[in-house]
Amino acid sequence: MSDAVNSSQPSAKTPVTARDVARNAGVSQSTVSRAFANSQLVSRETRDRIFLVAEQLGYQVNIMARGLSTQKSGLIAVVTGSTRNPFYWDVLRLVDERLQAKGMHVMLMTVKESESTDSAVRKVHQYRVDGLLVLSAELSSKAIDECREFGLPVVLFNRYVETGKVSAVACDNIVAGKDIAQFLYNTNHKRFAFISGLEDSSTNKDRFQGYRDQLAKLGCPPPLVEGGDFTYENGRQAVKRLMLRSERPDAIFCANDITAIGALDGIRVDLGMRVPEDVSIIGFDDIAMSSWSGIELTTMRQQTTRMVDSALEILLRRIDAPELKPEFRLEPGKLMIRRTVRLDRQP
Amino acid sequence: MSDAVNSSQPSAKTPVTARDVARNAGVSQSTVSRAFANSQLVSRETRDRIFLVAEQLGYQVNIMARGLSTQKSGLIAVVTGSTRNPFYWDVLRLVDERLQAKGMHVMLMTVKESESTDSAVRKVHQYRVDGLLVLSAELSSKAIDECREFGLPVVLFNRYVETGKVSAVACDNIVAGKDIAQFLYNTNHKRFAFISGLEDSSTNKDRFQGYRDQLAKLGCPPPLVEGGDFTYENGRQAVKRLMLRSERPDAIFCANDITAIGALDGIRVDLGMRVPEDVSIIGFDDIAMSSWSGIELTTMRQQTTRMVDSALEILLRRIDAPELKPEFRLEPGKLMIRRTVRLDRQP
DNA sequence: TTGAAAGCGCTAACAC
DNA sequence: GTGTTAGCGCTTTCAA
Repeated sequence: MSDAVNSSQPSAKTPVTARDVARNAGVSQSTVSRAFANSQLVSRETRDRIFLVAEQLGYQVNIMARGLSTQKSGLIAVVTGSTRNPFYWDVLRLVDERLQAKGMHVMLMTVKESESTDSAVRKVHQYRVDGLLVLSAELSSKAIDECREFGLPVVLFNRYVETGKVSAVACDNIVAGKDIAQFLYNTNHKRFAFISGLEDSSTNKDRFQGYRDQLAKLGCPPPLVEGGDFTYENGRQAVKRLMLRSERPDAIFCANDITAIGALDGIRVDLGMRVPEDVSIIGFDDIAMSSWSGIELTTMRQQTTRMVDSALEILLRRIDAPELKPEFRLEPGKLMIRRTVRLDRQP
Repeated sequence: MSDAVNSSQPSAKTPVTARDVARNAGVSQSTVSRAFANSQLVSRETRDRIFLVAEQLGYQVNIMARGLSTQKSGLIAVVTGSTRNPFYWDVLRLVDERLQAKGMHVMLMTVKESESTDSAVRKVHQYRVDGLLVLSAELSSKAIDECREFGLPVVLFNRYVETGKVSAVACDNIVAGKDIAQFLYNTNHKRFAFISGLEDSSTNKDRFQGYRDQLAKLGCPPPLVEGGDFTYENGRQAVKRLMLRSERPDAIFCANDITAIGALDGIRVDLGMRVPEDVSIIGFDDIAMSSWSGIELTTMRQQTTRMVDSALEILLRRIDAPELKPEFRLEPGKLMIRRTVRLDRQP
């Protein structure tokens, strides 16, 4: 129709196809296809010629067309809740980086907590994404069934469901909670508290369970509990209630760093007390700001790299072999000792 | 081959197509297609029957196939640099939210600063994305040409190129810089400084230019300048250098909030001085943490919602009408007065 | 209002 | 090694 393909300077808006390349290179379209699929079935010279022509024409494989044939889109949907926790921002970038290295891409899918993830699953399935990674969001049982129905591999990241129907990777929150209890005990703290994140999230439950159980095992009184979500404001308010109780704690474990920083501010700014002199604070995540000099938060680091690599490994393996049973993997946390936990003996 | 489509309970892995639906609904495949395209050319009853069958079968339109026909993917690529600034996390979520409301989706594309955005453009073009939104990343002239060549609409967000070859939306950084200078002047500050972000980013240059020009206009001495990127550590170190100078400033404008918070900590923690008593600090962005009680940073808010809506409006309009000339839009900032700028008279 | 048929740009047998 | 051909699952004339 148009002969723009022959013009030397690129002109706008000419969708150039493999057939165009084939014509200009004097080969068949399938040979072009082979060349771009890195097939061994193309001679060195042909390949070179094809690539040359392709470059001139500005040809790029059309992945939608390829996907239609191969039934693979090269897309991984990442569905995430509307968290403001920068931890998940880091995770997302890492996921994208790793996927790009494999020639795949991330389709983002944020869901408001109000709406269910069910519609999200349908939407991403329309794109025939190869897999689903769920970050900081719940996936209803129904949604999970639907994924299986669609033959869509799923991995939950830092959230899991009890049923074991779906793969998941998480920080070993129970052990981490125990380690925190033990650490606080070893540093001679006596009265423990916990500022809770979202009550029914698996992360929150496990962190608390490990903490409480280890405390019990050590013969300590059960921790005081306040709070109810993962926000800054939650930490700031909860800590005030905690410090006004008669059995005022001398060590507070916060369900995540943002909350811990809120607690820090509540104590210092609102209460005019000192950390760690008056009370020790420990967080969870180790987001970038936790190591800032104004904060220096002692916290349990989630090893993002290991977690992401595990999650992707499971997901990609399942894409190749959809029949595999769900897999569940825990990665250890890592205690980052900074300045918000008193390390010396009790005064 | 398999008759799983007729089983009442969903069994795994049966890719169900419009043809399946058609067969079960006793219509032709094109009628199914019309029904799902919300065409008026389908009778009420037929449509209902089709939807019913589709629901039973778990049919979902295959967007890759549709895209192959329509030459539209419903995908917007968001390419972003590897910033840790949570501001862009907020922007990204908002973009996704707005796009989802329009039935479109975000394909993420983070680029390391090391590699050029050129390859990014090629990658996303393989998916025949409908448009490109560039957040916090540069786009080389060559990459921009390539987009035009591909007929791929682009909007830059908070970065622009001088040539005017490409659409952009940004905060009105120059005016914002001026407003900050004026505000600091009005509150009786005398010796001004600027902690710089990335030297050659348009945001940084404009913010500084507005600041410096307004200061000059007011007859103030030119601001001292330190720093060179948008990080926390930059602010923390730069402020120390600044405060050790003989002409110690009493007001410091930081190129963004993260840097301002670094400066805050540098002053308070490292230098043992007070804000705003010893020096006033003002930031730019108004990220969530700036309003935290431990920080209470006075800052210039970027009106994310307006900016995102503008950017998307421009982008989507250009998708429908690719011939439109590049458009350039500035949205005003909004001064958030909190507690890091001294408001009273000089002591 | 519906159906038949021709593509969209690619992959993957299959033949040579 | 390379070409031919038949799809992949949709949209979209064109007829009826």
